[in-house]
Amino acid sequence: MPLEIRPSQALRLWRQVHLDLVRDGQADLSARQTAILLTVYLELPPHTVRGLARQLGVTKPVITRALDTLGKLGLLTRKRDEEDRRNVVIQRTVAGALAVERLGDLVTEHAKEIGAS
Amino acid sequence: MPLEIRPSQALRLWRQVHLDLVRDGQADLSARQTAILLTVYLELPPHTVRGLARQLGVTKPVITRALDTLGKLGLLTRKRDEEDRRNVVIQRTVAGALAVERLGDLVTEHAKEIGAS
DNA sequence: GGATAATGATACGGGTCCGTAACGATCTGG
DNA sequence: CCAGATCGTTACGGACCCGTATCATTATCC
Repeated sequence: MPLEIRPSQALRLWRQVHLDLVRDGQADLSARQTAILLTVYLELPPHTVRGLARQLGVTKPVITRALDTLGKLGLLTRKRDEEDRRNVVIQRTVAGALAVERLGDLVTEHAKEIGAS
Repeated sequence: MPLEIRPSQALRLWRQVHLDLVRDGQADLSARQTAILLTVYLELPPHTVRGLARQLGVTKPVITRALDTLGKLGLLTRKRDEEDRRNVVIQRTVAGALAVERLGDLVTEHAKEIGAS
């Protein structure tokens, strides 16, 4: 069954979740950083800089910088690929998994509240 | 009727929409900027710097700077309040309304695709 | 009218990020 | 084994944003 949601409900949901993210003092992630984080945690490994750049349609330095920040926040890690030492593999962390899980719960909770608008 | 969505579906939806936002070359808004934009467009006017700061739980300079950027992007405007000239009223723009509408449609479309996971 | 309060903007030093270009390290193929 | 391709990172000048503190402007209230 497809997920039914009207644009007006979608916008209210989008606002409520973003409000919560801001108010909870979470890191103020940009859309790019969020896309990278969720791709790493939802899609099958391995994840590389080049692969992420291709998926997001941005240049490699953009990914490198985003990984710097997300790494500093503890949301993911980098590791050299020993098979092909040119590659860097992006790995998940416990803190990152918790943050992603929290986001999923947040969206689900607010979706419940939205109900009939 | 409450809106039913599982955390795993919510996360996939969140990722898909963010991927689209990044790929479409939209402005790379932060969570704060998104929260401000949606608040202005979904909640009843008037909107002031102080009011937004209170709602988001951040300081006034944060709002001022976000309004600078969102204004530069043409997504909203500021106008001095003639009733009480200390206040600045944040106003909607055509471009901003279109961007918000687009976001609503984007979420709705991806929600349809999510369906049974 | 003058002290007080309230509003939004600004200054500051420091961090992040941009796009473009170049870089070192590593693998690959003739 | 060495030229070329590929990988991720770094350098650059410029822009944005941070939090804290302070600012000028305007309103309020005795």
